[in-house]
Amino acid sequence: MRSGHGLRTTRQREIIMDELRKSRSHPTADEMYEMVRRRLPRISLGTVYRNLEVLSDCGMIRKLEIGGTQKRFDGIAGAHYHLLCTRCGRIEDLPLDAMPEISKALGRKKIRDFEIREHRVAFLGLCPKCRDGKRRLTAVSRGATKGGM
Amino acid sequence: MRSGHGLRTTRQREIIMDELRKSRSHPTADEMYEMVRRRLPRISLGTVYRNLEVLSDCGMIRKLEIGGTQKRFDGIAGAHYHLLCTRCGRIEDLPLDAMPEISKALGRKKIRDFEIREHRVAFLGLCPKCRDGKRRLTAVSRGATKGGM
DNA sequence: TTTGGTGCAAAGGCTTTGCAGAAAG
DNA sequence: CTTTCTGCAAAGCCTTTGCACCAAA
Repeated sequence: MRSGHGLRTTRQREIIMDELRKSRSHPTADEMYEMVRRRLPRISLGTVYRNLEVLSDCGMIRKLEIGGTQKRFDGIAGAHYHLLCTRCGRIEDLPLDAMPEISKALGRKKIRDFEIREHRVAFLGLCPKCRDGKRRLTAVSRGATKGGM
Repeated sequence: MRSGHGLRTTRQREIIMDELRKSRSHPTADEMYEMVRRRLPRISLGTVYRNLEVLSDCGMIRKLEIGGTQKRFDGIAGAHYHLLCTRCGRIEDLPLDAMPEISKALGRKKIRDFEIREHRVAFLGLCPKCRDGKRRLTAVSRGATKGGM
């Protein structure tokens, strides 16, 4: 693990990072708990929450507040945008270079005297499956369309 | 109030809409409760929550999940972007036409086979006050920098 | 009169925390 | 040995809900 954060390398932390990096689905804390528990049956939910918090505080993962009640986590390396299905709640990543003209246009340093450090973009719509009417309702979808930013 | 929604015009609803429209600060549900209570002392917090929910469901207001634990509400008419101070939690609106080249670039109909209905943009940084070191910590700031999308 | 809304209080869901013991450095 | 982390369980915070009464249409 990275040094200079005062963070120790624990088995719990390593596995949480590893599972999050492997995941393509931006899991919630309790989804993380289930994933990690398969490899570390005695881990507690509190430990999962604490680690997700610490890791996002030091920038090693990202905490998302897009679409829904629960927070989601993203094991990303660099900046990217999100693509969210408002019906099933699925979230996909969009690398910045998928749309260079946009990240360029948005990369301004100052707006209304605010010093801009970061910008975020999300696209909302229907994924192919949901568009074709194959409604795939999961736990994820509760409130999926209800949030904004 | 608008017809066709099955919504009745109640004094509570009217005042909630009115206070939210007047507000420039994207209040939380309990901030709304305090505001409305000055005009309608017997209103209950539950009623405020129920109305904010219903009104955002039918598109008359917008529910925000930017920056922090609590949801915030926006009495806006049309689409716009947000400008968030990561230090004090202040949120400002940015009309789309403040940056036409951006909304144009982002207005694509299809990405990765998703049918795009909407896009959202937020800029994060420091507002003038916070940049100048006049740290203005409010209840709002708890977790202000911790969320993403 | 009918149906949706309100106030109140209790219940719920997700997240955070206090504590004592375990583990990393 | 010291400091951080963990598991467990309790507490916390924000939000939702059941119910009986009230009010809009």
